[in-house]
Amino acid sequence: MDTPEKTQIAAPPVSAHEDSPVFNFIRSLSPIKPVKSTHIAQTFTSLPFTALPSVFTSPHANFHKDPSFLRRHQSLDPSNPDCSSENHNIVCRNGDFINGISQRSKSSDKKVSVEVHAEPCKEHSDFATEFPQTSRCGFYNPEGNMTTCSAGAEAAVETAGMSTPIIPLAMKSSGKPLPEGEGQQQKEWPIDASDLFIFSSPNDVEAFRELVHRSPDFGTACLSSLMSRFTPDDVSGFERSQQVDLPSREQQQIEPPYPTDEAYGQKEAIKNLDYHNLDKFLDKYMSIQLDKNSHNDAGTCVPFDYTPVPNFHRGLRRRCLDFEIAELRKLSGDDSDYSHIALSQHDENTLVNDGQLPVESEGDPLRCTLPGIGLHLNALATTSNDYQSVEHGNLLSENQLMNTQISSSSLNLPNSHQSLHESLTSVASEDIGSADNGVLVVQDGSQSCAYPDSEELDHNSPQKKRRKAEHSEDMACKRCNCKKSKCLKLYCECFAAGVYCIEPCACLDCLNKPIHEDTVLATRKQIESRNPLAFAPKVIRASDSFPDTGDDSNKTPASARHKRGCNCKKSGCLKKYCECYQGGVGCSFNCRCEGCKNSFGRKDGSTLNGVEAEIIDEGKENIGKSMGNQRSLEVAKQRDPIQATPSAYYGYHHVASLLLINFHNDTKNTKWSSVCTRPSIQTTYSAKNEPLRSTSLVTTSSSSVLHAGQNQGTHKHVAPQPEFEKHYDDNNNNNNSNAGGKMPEVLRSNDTPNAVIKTASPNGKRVSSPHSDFGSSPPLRSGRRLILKSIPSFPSLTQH
DNA sequence: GAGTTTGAAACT
DNA sequence: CAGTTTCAAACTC
Repeated sequence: MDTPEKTQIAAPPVSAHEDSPVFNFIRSLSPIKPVKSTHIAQTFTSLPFTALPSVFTSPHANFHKDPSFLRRHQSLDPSNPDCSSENHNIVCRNGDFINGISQRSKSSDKKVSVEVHAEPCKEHSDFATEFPQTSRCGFYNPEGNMTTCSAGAEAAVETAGMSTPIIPLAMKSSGKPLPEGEGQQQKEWPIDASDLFIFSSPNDVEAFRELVHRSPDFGTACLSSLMSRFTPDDVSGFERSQQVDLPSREQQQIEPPYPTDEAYGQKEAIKNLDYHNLDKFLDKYMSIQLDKNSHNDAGTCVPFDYTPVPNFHRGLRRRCLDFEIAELRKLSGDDSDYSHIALSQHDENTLVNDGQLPVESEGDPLRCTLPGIGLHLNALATTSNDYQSVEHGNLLSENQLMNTQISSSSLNLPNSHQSLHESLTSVASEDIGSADNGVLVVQDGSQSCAYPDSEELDHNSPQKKRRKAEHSEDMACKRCNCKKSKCLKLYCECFAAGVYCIEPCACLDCLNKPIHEDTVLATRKQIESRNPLAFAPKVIRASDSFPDTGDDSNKTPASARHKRGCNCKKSGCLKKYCECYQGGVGCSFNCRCEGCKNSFGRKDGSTLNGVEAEIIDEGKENIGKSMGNQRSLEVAKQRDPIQATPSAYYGYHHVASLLLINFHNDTKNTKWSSVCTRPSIQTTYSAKNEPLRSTSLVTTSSSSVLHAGQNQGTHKHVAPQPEFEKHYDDNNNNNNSNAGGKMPEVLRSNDTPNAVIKTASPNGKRVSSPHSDFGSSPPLRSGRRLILKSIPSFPSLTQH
């Protein structure tokens, strides 16, 4: 697509490496004009904004690298103390930064306090001022100015156990000139890759490596930075996906200037980088250079702007939290506190132009929403505790971080390319709820708000959109198709999710738009008056229901339940009609479902998760048919082809292992075994965006480990699939529990509390019910009570 | 793509 | 609170 801007980006390459597609793309995205403030220019030029890949994995990264971002900062009013170039580019000096992190670490609850502000706003007036709160990490440019990265990086760093919150990542400049296309602002171009990563100690090297692996976005950002400095040959080690479905930029709502087609393709390709070779890459380019990480002298900084927000692709991010934003704005009466929000309204053009953050104008102020906000509040099952240290606009960070962590867990997996990409692109969207301990909590899928990459792009019909969204890796905010409700009822998924309808929606007479903000808010209030929890997360975790034992073992997906429970009659809780199933959580005793076969856990407490239960049920249905391993596997594959693969299993197992760590740290009884089981299930989603059911492989893997210690320990949780079947059989045979399909339907459907007690069998193998999860204490309903208690009072509910 | 099924939301 | 209606998503063909 030819755009006028193309002429701007047609700068001829200066050197060989500048001929690389990456460079082309970089140039295409860098319509940077020389500005008066050389200071600013240098600051940005020192930043490898050329590193675009991270853009695709994180809005945080995006805006920093987007031309519009540059423009914005360049145009900032220097007179404004908060808007000074220095403030914008120099978030914090080393000491401040460290202090900020350390302070925050002290004051916040573990990892829950990751604060990710609405990113676009960071670009703006509050960019610098909020830093002390957000504890951004950053890198230093040659001037000693530190570029920022989101707190996610910090958290990731912390997670990685690095000795210092500042990632000793420094790009050493070789003094080579930048491509002309980069303009005058980028004076140097670090090509000397031999010491691109300079660390002060081996520990940091390892920590960094770990961080990269654990945090896909971080890795993406790093790769981005690296790739931007390498010739194609340098990058050749990285596999690139050859199957990139490239929606048009118009479809992505990317506004001009468009990158060149080539660059666009490159961008998409980068997005699909295979990270398998990351280690090699790091090995090659990481170096230890004492005193080198003293930032300032390290040369060009690495501008990676890590964020745990997984891949907020173009567009839809804006939808999330709209309502809250609006209310916040209204309620706060002080836009300064939400200047980013206000800015999104009044300065959307700038944001729109950020290329990667397509924001349509349409006169809808709030359509430009908060980058960095991935999940809607409603989808956040974070607890009040979680909110304590998380600002209103930062609610996603926790999830995102966890998402990142989890998804990063698959980085080393043999076939993790796709999974990685998925994790990068979908996690945010995938209803993965709060998890402050490395364990994900799947949130209500219906409320998920993600950032559909492709789904938003090229679909005309609602069905297509839906289908695309469903199958898209980065399933996201669902677009509604309301015809009669005007999108002002909970029927409307958008409205229910607390987001405005946007263009992709196929709704009619939609009033759920920013221009009808008052109506929306009024309606929302009305609904809330009827049911204060109407907009609360449908799927909530019960972590807060547990006494704080000091570990996070209770904060597992298994503890997540639908707040109200389902009422399924025919679907068996095995279809997305079921909100529990849709939310990726097991049914609880709040459910009134009949014939519950919820893959994520039946309300009767059966731990026959996912395929296990289905296999059993299918086996029952297939009278006379033997439930051989092959059959089981087929079923499993049919259910979830991805998961039914060894690699997927490995991924699950990997996650499960993490969970097991929590479990072992848990002083609670073995009932937690099931808790440790589900997470592995729910934290992963299939390509179809369906919550990955706990393939028995996974389920058994985690549980088997537990049981190995508790019981016979005969299970091979890493066993191949056939063994999983065996394991499954073993489980059923060895347990006199009411497990799953062996149990009469009547019993399985037992809706009484007794069922819980039953399931909490001595062998502890069938204890997946939420109540059992909650432990033995005042049992049964206590979990639910606490769940309700755990639901934070959303600002919109309590204010006014 | 149209029609059906399903269950939540809304209504009575 | 229960029953019914409405609604839109999920699903099927």
